[in-house]
Amino acid sequence: MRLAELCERSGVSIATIKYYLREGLLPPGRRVSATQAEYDEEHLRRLRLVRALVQVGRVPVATAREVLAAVDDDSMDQLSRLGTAVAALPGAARVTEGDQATTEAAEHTAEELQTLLGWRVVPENPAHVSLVSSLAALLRLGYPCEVSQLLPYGRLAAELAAHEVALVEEFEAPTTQLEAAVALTVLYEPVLLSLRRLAQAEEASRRFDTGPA
Amino acid sequence: MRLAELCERSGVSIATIKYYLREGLLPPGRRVSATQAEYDEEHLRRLRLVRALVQVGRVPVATAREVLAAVDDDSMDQLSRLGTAVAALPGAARVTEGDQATTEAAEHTAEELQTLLGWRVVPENPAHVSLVSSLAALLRLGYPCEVSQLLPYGRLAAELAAHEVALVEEFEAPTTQLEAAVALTVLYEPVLLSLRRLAQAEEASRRFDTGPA
DNA sequence: CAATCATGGATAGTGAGGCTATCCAAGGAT
DNA sequence: ATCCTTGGATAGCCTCACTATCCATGATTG
Repeated sequence: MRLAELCERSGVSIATIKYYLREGLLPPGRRVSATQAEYDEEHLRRLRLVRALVQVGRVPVATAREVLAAVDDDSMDQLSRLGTAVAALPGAARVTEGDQATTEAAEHTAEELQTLLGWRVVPENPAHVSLVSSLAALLRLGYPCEVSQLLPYGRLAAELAAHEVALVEEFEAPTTQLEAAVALTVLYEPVLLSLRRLAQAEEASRRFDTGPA
Repeated sequence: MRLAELCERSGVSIATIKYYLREGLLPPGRRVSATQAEYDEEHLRRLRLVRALVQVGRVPVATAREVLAAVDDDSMDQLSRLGTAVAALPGAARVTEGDQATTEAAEHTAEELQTLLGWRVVPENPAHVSLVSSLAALLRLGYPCEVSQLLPYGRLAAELAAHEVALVEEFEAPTTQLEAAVALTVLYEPVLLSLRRLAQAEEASRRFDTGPA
């Protein structure tokens, strides 16, 4: 198919598709003449993935390029590619502001938590860094974030992860599997957060509406 | 304390504090002369909250202003203020792009899920909208998001919410309680997501490393 | 076969958002 | 009395995700 059709079927404007092509988020089409290129279903799928990452997952364009490069990198084995791809995904927080003491306390809490959960502690892991800076923010505000408070969250996370990894394993082709891992990691985040908000609203209205009555 | 001290104790630059004052995220200090104003611990606390919302929670400045205005609004009762404040918080997704059919299917899934969980369905709820658009993105990519898949997420969310609402109720002063609700809603998001990523990494490495061996 | 149109590629521009740098008048410190 | 600092106002900067315009060339059509 041509650019125009790719645009039509994906709902993404031609200008934006060109932008993604420039930025290397989308592989170039097969040149069919000096003025035309041919795109296939693979391009359409990739384009939709990019769109989901950027718009739903709020992944910066430059980051999405790294993630997809890792997914496509034939020189690595499956696990390395997966690790590289999700490591490139932006963590939820990215701040280093704040005093040393608070950060150290947060670091300690994070490590203790992971140890209790039986997880390996990998300080370079972006998710670990993000966890620490989030805990530091909570500490700085004086809100509780003790290990005992966090443990339930960790157990829930473990449940989710088991479920999701199993889901990803159902895909057969290696690249498809990696794409699924990336897509599900990113796209289930808003699902999870939305459900949490809905549950909070439900719980709050139950307690406040019928509670003190 | 003066602006300079507020800056020093919060780690936020004077220019940025002035910006927040301009934007109404921070109430003005008590004017002590034509050239000086006095800030107190309350300002410091509020500033840290703003910082957490903006930097960790990625809440846009304009949105943070609405949220805080709701928290401070004495003309509403507690539950209304809470509802207004969290409703103003940005949902995880905000896209309407895509075909009608997919969106309707997502809408249907979301409603069925909430009904099964015993939650009220409030279509205007930003979290509901966010849920629907996230599900639509998943559908468009051809990934599974059936109610049966989502139910476990919903139950986990309900657990989290119960835990968190109980936590918030421990705060006594109404405003403090609302601040806590906002802060915990926003700041636990990155914690939860980080833990999920860590759990995924753990689970993946377990399966791939020792699994096929 | 010629006139027109569409296509892909390159380049520059746009708008939002979150700061940040500069200026200025006036009060406080020495 | 002089110098320094403070708070307030204004305008500028930087990033990022697009978007609009040009242009040369090949496709299309009467």
